[in-house]
Amino acid sequence: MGVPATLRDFRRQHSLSLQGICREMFREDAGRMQVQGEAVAVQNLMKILDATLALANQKGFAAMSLRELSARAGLSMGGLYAYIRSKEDLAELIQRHGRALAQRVLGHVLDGIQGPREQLRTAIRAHLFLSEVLRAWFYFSYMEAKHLGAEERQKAIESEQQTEALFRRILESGQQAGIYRDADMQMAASLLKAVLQDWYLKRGKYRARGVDVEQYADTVIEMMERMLKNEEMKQDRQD
Amino acid sequence: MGVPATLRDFRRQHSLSLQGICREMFREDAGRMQVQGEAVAVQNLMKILDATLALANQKGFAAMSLRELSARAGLSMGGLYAYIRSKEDLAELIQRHGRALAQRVLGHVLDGIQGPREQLRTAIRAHLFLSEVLRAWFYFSYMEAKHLGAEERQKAIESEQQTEALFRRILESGQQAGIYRDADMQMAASLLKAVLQDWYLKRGKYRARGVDVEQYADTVIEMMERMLKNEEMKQDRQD
DNA sequence: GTCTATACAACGATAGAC
DNA sequence: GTCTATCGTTGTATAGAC
Repeated sequence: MGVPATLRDFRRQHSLSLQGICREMFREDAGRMQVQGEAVAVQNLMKILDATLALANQKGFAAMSLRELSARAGLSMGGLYAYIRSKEDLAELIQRHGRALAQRVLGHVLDGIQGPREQLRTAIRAHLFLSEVLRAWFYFSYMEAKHLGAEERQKAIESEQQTEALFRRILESGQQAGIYRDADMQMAASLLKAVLQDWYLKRGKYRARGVDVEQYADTVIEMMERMLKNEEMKQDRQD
Repeated sequence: MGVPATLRDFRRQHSLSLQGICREMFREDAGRMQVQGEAVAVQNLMKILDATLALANQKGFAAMSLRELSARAGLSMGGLYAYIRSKEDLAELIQRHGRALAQRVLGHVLDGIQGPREQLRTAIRAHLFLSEVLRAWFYFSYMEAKHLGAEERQKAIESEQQTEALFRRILESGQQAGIYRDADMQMAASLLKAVLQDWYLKRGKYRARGVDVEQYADTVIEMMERMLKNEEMKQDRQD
């Protein structure tokens, strides 16, 4: 396992295409749709999701009307409602599938990776690459979390906490191994999470400066290693 | 000048009360209001802003109706419209005055502070203390920036860039003084900004863990100093 | 499976009474 | 200076034609 060195390889390895996401969406949530044929359903779901993410991320989900959405997706209002139960339902659909996808990738990214230092590098790169490929999904999930019902909102919070806990555990194991200094690793994981989120929240800023995701990953990794470096003992190189 | 050691003193020194903000709002923007008397206007503006920030930060500005808002503020729809020209106008009012206030405080916080190390500490504490006191304003400005018109949106972006540039210049001067290592200070300032924003975006998380703003400030300062420490030369202590 | 046509509630905004 | 009453528009959602 692990994470490829470049975004290009990461994208290939995980094949996170919109089509793939929509196919799974149809197979899993066919119950709430009035359309039977998979081929046509997936095609339309792609258009709907594409339009939703574009409009919602530009003007906000609440400010986006379903008339606007259906026009942009190339469907009528009636046609749109063959795929969703309500507007709220649409937001929930996006959040749920985006979350599931992220958890699936991040959950296995450390398989076979030995040593806290390499694990940290791998997890950081995986998170950044994932949010780069699925930028619109991540941005939507962050900005529109308040429109979720109580139940789905709770799951979104838990997912956030799991990601942070993943980083915290890596840092703690590095601490026990003597690689990292004595520090509050809960806090260190929170700071790390904040800079990881900045990548998809402000990607336009970084792009305007010519910073790509691989440079950003290197910067974040260096930040964490310098911040947590154990100065007391000589370290064996592990990478 | 400088920044007091505790949030308590910071709050007193700058007197950032809602009443003060509303008084200035009335004096500066009386043109767009149909009410003449300052005393009653300030009272009602306080109720309107209080209700707007509470509702918008809970469910989103676009999802908040003016009926809901007027009810919560204890005014009728007609009464509400004596203070605003439109819903969009209300968002713009909040963003503009919040921004002006933040710039005024941050713009002079370094006056009389000598040395990059102490300047960095001061600026970090000022930013965190300010966002702690005006949390609702900062959160609103961040989450609802997309609802602004093109003109005000541009000013919001410039304000962001100015803040980041303030930190970048401090770091660069520290670099020239040999206190900080050779590093991309534009990037370092961006990372710093991301963790500063995390404080008001996720304050609930930190509060649940019992982390207060002063602890958070110490953590962020330590992060920056360790991350940028110059290992090549012996450093004179400056603080 | 998708469309047109329509229901009806809620919205932002305003006029005029007090 | 604030209220009640009401305007026209737009919103989400659905029924029935094709």
